Amino acid sequence: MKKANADLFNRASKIVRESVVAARGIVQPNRQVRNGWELLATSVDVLSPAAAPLPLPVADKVGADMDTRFDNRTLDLRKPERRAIFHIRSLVESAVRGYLGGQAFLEVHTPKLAGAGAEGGATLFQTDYFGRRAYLSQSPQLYKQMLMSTGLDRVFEIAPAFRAEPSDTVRHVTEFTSFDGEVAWIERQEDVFAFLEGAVDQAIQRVRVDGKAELELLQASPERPKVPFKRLAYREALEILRGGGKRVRDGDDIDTEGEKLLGQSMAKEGHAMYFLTGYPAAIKPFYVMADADDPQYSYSFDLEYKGDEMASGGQREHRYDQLLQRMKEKGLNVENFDFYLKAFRYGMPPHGGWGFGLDRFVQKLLDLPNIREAILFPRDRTRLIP
RNA sequence: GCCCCGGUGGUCUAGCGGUCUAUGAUCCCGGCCUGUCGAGCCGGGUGCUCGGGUUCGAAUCCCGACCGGGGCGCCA
Repeated sequence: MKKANADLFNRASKIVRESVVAARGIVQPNRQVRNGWELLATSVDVLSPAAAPLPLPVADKVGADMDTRFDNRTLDLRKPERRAIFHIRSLVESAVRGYLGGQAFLEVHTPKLAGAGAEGGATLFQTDYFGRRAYLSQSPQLYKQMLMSTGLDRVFEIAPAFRAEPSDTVRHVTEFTSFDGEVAWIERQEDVFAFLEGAVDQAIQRVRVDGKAELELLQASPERPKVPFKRLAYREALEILRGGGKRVRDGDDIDTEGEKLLGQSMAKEGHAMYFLTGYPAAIKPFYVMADADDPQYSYSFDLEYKGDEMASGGQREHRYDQLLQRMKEKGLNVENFDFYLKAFRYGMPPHGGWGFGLDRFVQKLLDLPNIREAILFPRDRTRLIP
């Protein structure tokens, strides 16, 4: 450019970084250049100049704090390694849709504005609905179950879920993308596993095959877990924890430390991903089905990946009387849930399903340090803009 | 909500009672140079979160507020 046109070179060298330009010229191969070709420009027009200084370094050597980056997310996303995350995320969603579509699942959408919550009111965002009280949906749980009574026997949904939990951790946000599935006519909880397993396996496979360049950019190389995934019963898990010196009683929930210990233990056996099954009924929501042989426990599971909870699910209580009783035991105001109970009153097939955290999965898949990295515009306790 | 840590030019940092009219990098401006590099060289520019207090003296110590990072609880 310089030799051909000194004036053009001078003007081009004065363009502020990150400006949007249109360059015309001749493209020719050049072995000295990284990408193998260069543009010999004959004209350069600034279509939209960038203001200076930039609030965030894009092509510089220096870094930026997470907060600065998310305040200026559009500039942050100009870095190829940031955008690569969302290429991967898109592959994951696409693979899940393809796989479940092939298993006769229907993709559905349930309301995100709701008159009642799924699991108690503490974590619901409240809003005004023409003078009435409304909530942002924290889970499609009730609606996808209701669909099980309609003949839409296999459904899944990929949609936002909202939790007003003041959680400040690297794996929590207030708005996340939930990948839910629900299947009718199951005979046992196990029948659900194959679908979730298949979807996750397909997603990882797809990323490995079609996301090579992005994975390289992100320096990630996710392994494909063995299918079927390992099943670890709650009671076995307690034994492992006790063997590791942790004091846990039967019926206790497994805390974060325990979850990480189990993750390490399973990883040693070559299981990056495993189902943790048969939780105590007392610590699970009203809609889970109690174990027929031992009602203290339940047909429920968590799917664990690299020491973190990716999904939870199980077989649901489809019998009207038992469901009603469990709701009362959990102290729920049954009248508020009549719209839900109606779906059970006129015949409901046995069913089960899962809720899977898509953002969290992308985070762990790529070993990202924070779930926010897997979300374009994350929402947390303090961040509502942009 | 609880616990720990932190807030220094646009950005990322060093400094942790006087030697700070504050370090380095990046950025921006001006100039030079350049066949490949988030290139190099020279000169210049921009800063101690806010409010109280301690002290002869505070970026530095104390208290509070605000903001941020991490952990726990809870969960996806």
